[in-house]
This record gives sequence, structure tokens and C-alpha cells, in this order.
Amino acid sequence: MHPFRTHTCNDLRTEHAGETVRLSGWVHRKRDHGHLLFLDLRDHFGVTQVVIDTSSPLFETAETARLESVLTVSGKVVLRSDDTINPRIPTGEVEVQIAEIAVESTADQLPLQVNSDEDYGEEIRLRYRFLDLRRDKMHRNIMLRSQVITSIRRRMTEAGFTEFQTPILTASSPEGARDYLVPSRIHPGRFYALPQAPQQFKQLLMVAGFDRYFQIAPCFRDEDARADRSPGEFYQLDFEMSFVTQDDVFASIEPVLAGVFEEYAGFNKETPWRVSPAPFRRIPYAEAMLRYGSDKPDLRNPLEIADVSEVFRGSDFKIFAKGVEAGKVVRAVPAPGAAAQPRSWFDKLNDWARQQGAPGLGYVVFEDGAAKGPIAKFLDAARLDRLKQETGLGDGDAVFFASDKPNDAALLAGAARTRIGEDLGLVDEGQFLFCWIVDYPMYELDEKTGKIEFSHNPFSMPQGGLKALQTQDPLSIKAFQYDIVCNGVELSSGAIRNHRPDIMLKAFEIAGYSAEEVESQFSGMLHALRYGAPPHGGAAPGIDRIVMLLANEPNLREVVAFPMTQRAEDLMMGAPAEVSPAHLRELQLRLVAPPGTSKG
RNA sequence: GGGGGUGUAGCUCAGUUGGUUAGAGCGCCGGCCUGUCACGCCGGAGGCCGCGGGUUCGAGUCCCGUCACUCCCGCCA
Repeated sequence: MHPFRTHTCNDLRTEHAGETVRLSGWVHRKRDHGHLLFLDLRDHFGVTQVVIDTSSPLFETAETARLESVLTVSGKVVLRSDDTINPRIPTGEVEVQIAEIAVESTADQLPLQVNSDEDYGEEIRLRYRFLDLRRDKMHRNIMLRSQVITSIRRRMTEAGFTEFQTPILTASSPEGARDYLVPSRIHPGRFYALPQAPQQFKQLLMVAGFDRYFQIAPCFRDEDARADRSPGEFYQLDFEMSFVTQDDVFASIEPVLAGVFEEYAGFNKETPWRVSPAPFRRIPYAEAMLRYGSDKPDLRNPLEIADVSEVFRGSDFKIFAKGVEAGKVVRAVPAPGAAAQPRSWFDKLNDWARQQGAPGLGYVVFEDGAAKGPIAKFLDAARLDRLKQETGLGDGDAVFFASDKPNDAALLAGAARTRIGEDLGLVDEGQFLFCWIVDYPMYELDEKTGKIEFSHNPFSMPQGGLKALQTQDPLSIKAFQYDIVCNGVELSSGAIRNHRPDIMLKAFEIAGYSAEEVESQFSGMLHALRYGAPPHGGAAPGIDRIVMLLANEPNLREVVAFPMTQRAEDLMMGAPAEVSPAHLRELQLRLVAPPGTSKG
């Protein structure tokens, strides 16, 4: 019997009745009636019921085939009687009567059930990823990923971008995350590094006179994982453009992102989610920190934080009043309608704030024309009126306070905003809400050392250029640096790059780097910028995060075919692995015992 | 590097105040069943209670350590 099928397991319909067909697939489910056996045969495309009874000498072969064994069957397509039609599958009006059967391969007892959507532990799922990926949800997620990438490629190409490849084996760069190193055999003692991003190469392509570059680029960073941060490797839609302003970059990528999100906004959803149309809202960094307490706000949460420091300045609530005099701030998180919440709700939020390391969350409740709560009695009528005004609240509402140094207060208020919004059911989830965070500060003050440091990307162009660096307080200088955020997930950061060696040297000088240091550490880039570099800029939205959002998954592993564990191990392939002494010798490497062990 | 959660049959889980032989569902094996589609019914096998140590007459249960998976902080230009 020829092993190849004439149809997939999703093809057969009533019009095929009477044809003899061949189907191949996995045994998805068995319904054994003793003298009559139904098998659901599953392949990549779908499921078809095949049937056999004891009048066939092949009955026993079919009956003993375990779940997830691979079969090829052939036989006649027959219509099902009206009362046995299965409306839940596209092939449910027909079935195949088995005339021939071949067991292509058998399956051992399964460590996880392919035909169920039960939750299994990560360890089992990752160790048997090939089985996990057979399951419906994972199969669809990985297909979504492929379709999203195809859609992005098409949209980028149609927008005039060209896809390039850049090296995987490259040089370690001193800034940024830890590198993955690859030893050189030809140059013992020297190492390649895997790229954290194709950042310098894409800039060099601009210098080389290409324009509108993009790449679905693998990026490698040896940093610890999070739910939305894969350990080791991830993919970016890396793009760069020459002779552009920040507005040009936004205008180019917004329709691509909005288009992809609109295209797949209905994935796994009864009704497609709304997508915020281009142009996306732009929020300056300082405003985002003040109003949302985060530089990646989820704008589906309607709550906005207010600064109410002046309400407490000179008030009888001495803790806050003294703090304000000492340069601290008071941020107010509104909780509309919260007056109806029981006392325990307020206590729980307070306990939560203490777990976050704060002294607590003070609050005021406006109820029956009066102000209640532990802080209310310290505020006179004028201050309470002003508080209502600043927060836009009134009777029936409550307001929580975070008081600390500006940055710390912002972060606590931001976390409280998220929690209160969720608790009160205020978040309108059925949408993808994009925004740009713009005007990042070029520098920030390291509170421990008192030194001025780059706050984000040292290669961004400072707003105001060389003149700003020469004349402004460094902490007041903004950069042409931006993030794109969707539903509280940072999809990408990007920048208009600094293409002028003189501005770059000055920018590094302010952060305490000598010209010699900069020349030696970034020689390749600086060298290139001295031979006619176009102004250029771009960004690099994360592919994995885009798919995660579209699939509405809480975790990147659900949209990556072969992810590693949190501790950066591949349980299926056994990576990382030890290598043979001969292998090490060839690379002139020797292992050194870690401190406190005797093993060499 | 630090904090939290979880770990019991192949898998998902239950297991009371520390007390007899550690249970259920699915899967697996066997039997019955010719129209099911999560087929049904009957029976069976299957356990280093993650691992190591301790407390106790007695530990799945309490204590200490450790490992794995995971969430978070640090880290991620």
C-alpha cells in the first residue's frame, strides 16, 4: 500500500460519497463497541471518523492501535445517517469504511493526552513538546505565529521595506545585556558573540546606502526570564529607515501593526477585539509616569493618577506634610464607586501595598456628603474639596495615596492603579490599545553614586542635538527615543539614532566616558559614521509578544514552538550539554572548578 | 543573587488534628457491547508521597536542607 494519502483528514464532504480514498493520521480517539469500532483520525488539517466492524479481518489491527499511533487507511466514503451526523466537525456528515489499514508507527503510553485541553505541568509539556504541539490549542497558536510573520513580511514589503540578513556570529558589545559567547577554533582564546539585536548592522546598512531595512531577526540575550521575556532567544521585527524623523518612523510602522492586529483580532475570540486605529496616541515619558505610574501603561484601564502633593502640604497629616517639605510627592489613585466596597477590601489593598515594600496605602472615602477613612480627619474642608477637584471624584468614590520620592511614588501608584482597576472591574479588555511613549530622558542620576548615566540607549539622538548637550542641564535633555506599548506590554523600543561622531563623543563625555574609551569600544560604528552617514532611525517590535497578545496568552511559551525553561534549559534536546574533552581541546578550552568545589 | 507558589499512580488532582491497607478521574491491560463521537458497563495492574536529614511510639501530613517547574524583584543599552 502506498503510504501517501489522497485526501487530508479535513477534506471529505457529502460530495465524496462513494469514492474510495486514502487517509493518514494519528489515532485521535477510539470508540470501541466490541463489534464496531470508530476511530477519529487526525492530521494537521482536521479530523475524520473512520469505522470498521468485526466482519473485517483487519478489525483486530484497528482495535489494538493505541492513541497517537499513526495509521494509513483506505476505504469508501459513505454518508452518515441523519441521526449520526456530527455537526461539530467539517467532515461530520461522512465517514470512511476501512477496507485497508497500515500501521505506520505505534505510540507508547502517553505522558500527556493529546485529545484533551487539560492543563499539564510545564516540565511534562516541554519534555514531550512534540506531543504538546499536537494538541489543538498549541497547534493553532504556532500556526497563528507563522501567519502573523507572513502577514508582517507582506506588509513591510508592500510598504517599501527590503528584508536583509545580518550575521549571527558577531562581536561582543560592551553595553547592554550579557552576551552568549561562541569560542573560535581558528583563533584560540577569542570569542564570537551572538547578537543581542542586529542594531549596529542595521545602522551600517543605512550607512551603506540601503534604505528601509527590515528583518525577522533572532536576538540572543543571556538574561533571566519572565513570563513575557524568553530566556536566551527571541525574535524581533527589526526595521530601520534613512532620512527620517520620529514622525516618519511612526507613520511607517503604525499601519503595519494596526493591520496585523486587525487581521488577527478575532483569533480564538467570539467577537474580534477592537484595534486602536493609527495614528496611535503619544504620551511623553514624564506624563506616563505621572498619570499611569508606568512607562508601559495599559490604557484599557481608565484610571488616571493625580499629583496631590499640594493638598497635603502644610496639612495636619504630618507624615505626608513633612514628606512633601522634604521633596517627596503624594500621588492619588482614584477608586470610583469604591465607597460600596467592604472594609476588608481596603484592608486587603493595604496589606498588598506593604507586601510591595510600601508603608501602606492611605485612603479617603467620600460617602453621604462626608469624608471618611483614617486620613480624612486630618484634612480640612478646603483641602478635601481640592482633593475631589484634582481627582475628579465625588460622593460614592474613594481615593488611595502613595507618598514617596517621585519615582517610587509613581511606581507604587501605578501598581495600585492596575490592581484597583482590575478589582473594580473597570478594565475594558476586548481591545488592543496602542500608544507611543515618547521623549525619554537622555540621562538619569544614579542615586547611589550620584553619577549621570544614560537612561536608555546611548546611541539615540538627543533632542536639540549638540547644542542641547553643550548648554542644557543633562537631566533635562530628552532623546528621540520611543517605546510602543499595547495593553501594558512593551512591544518595542526604538530611536532616531545619533549619526554624528561629534555629538556621540559629547554624549558619552557627559556620562563619564573618555573619547579614547568610546573610540576603542565602538570603533566599528564610529568609523562608519565618519564617511557620510544619513540621519536614520527605526524600532524593533517583538514578534513573540505580538503573537502572545493576539493569542491572548499570558506566557510566551504558548506561542513558541520549542521554548526553554525559566532556567534556560531545553528539556527535550538536553541543552545546554557538556561537551567531550576532545571538543574542548580543539578549542583550547579548559573547565575550571567553581569556587568551593573539588571537581575539576 | 533574593522572595512567593507547586511537587502524591503514566497524567491531572484529593488526602481531615500526625494514626489501620494512600484514593478519584483520565490513560494502560483484560472482559462484555454493531452507531458512537469525552461511547457505555464490569474487572485488573500500577505508588521511593521529588530527594536527603530530623522530631515522634508513629510522618504524604510537622521542622531543616536540597532539587525541579513556575511567578515576581534584581537584571534586560
